[in-house]
Amino acid sequence: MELDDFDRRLLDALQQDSRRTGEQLAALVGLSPAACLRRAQKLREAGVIEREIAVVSPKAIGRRLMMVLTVTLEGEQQHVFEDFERQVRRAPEVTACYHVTGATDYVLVIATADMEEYQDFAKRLMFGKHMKRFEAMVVIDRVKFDTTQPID
Amino acid sequence: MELDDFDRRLLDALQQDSRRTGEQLAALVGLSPAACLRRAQKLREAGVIEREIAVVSPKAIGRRLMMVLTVTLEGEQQHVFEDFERQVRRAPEVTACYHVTGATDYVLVIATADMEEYQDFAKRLMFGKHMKRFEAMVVIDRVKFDTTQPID
DNA sequence: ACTGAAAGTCGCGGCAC
DNA sequence: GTGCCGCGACTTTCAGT
Repeated sequence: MELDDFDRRLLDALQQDSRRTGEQLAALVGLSPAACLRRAQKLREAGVIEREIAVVSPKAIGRRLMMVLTVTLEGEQQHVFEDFERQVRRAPEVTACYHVTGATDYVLVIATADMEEYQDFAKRLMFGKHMKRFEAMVVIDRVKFDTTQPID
Repeated sequence: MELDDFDRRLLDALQQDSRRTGEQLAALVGLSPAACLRRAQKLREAGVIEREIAVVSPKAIGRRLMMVLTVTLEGEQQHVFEDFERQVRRAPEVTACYHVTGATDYVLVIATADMEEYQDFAKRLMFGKHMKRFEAMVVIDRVKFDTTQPID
């Protein structure tokens, strides 16, 4: 899909706040309310807007401890990676997970209530048969942040 | 703020799709549409719902290359970190940034069009005076993903 | 205090231009 | 692409538990 300047401004506006009304959008992008909403709808259908979601505060739902993990798996077999990814998708503690090249295989961001819950999680996912190595870093501050926080 | 089971189900539903109507929410959480919307509003005001946003496909806006960077800065002075964080917040390529403890200081996720744009970015942020070390990992796949993708 | 139902208001999604 | 209009969705009110 081809995007023009209006689309880009529209996306920018909706990315900050998807509840903005047609009128508010119109003021921001320089089109009529109707045009803005019509374009927004098109962007949804085209998959440019993947979805619209509520960002839930991890703290507010009792997840006060966030960590970034780097993970390296043993071997190169497809099924090892697939199994790991399946577990990651199921785990509500995981807010983000990237499969990467380089020194490590995966980078995860997780949010738990406390150290106990973290260790619980680590036991489940980080001490599997094919785990080669993993490193944990405690998050001091979210300078820019992830948004998907599964709740239990 | 105290959350009950209804709130949790509500958050779960809105986190997946913030455009669900009162009626749809009612069916999911087991309350009337009005009650659902009332609660949703309260959750916004209390900051449990931090914001509601559109998730834009990085690919669709021409950012086909994603990377995870680990960054270590020189020295421990406050202003060095502050300067770095200010730059990060300004940089549209950065979709997520965590300040962490441990071997490295920051973990960033960035999205660029291609290697050229990445190098451009790296020159701007990664070769500053106080940069001690940084490592880049190319993202193969987003297993679970970040959502804030600034557009230009 | 919070629910559920109904009235009131606002914003969205067609149609004409 | 803009402006109007009917309709659906949200908000507020109110009575009940």
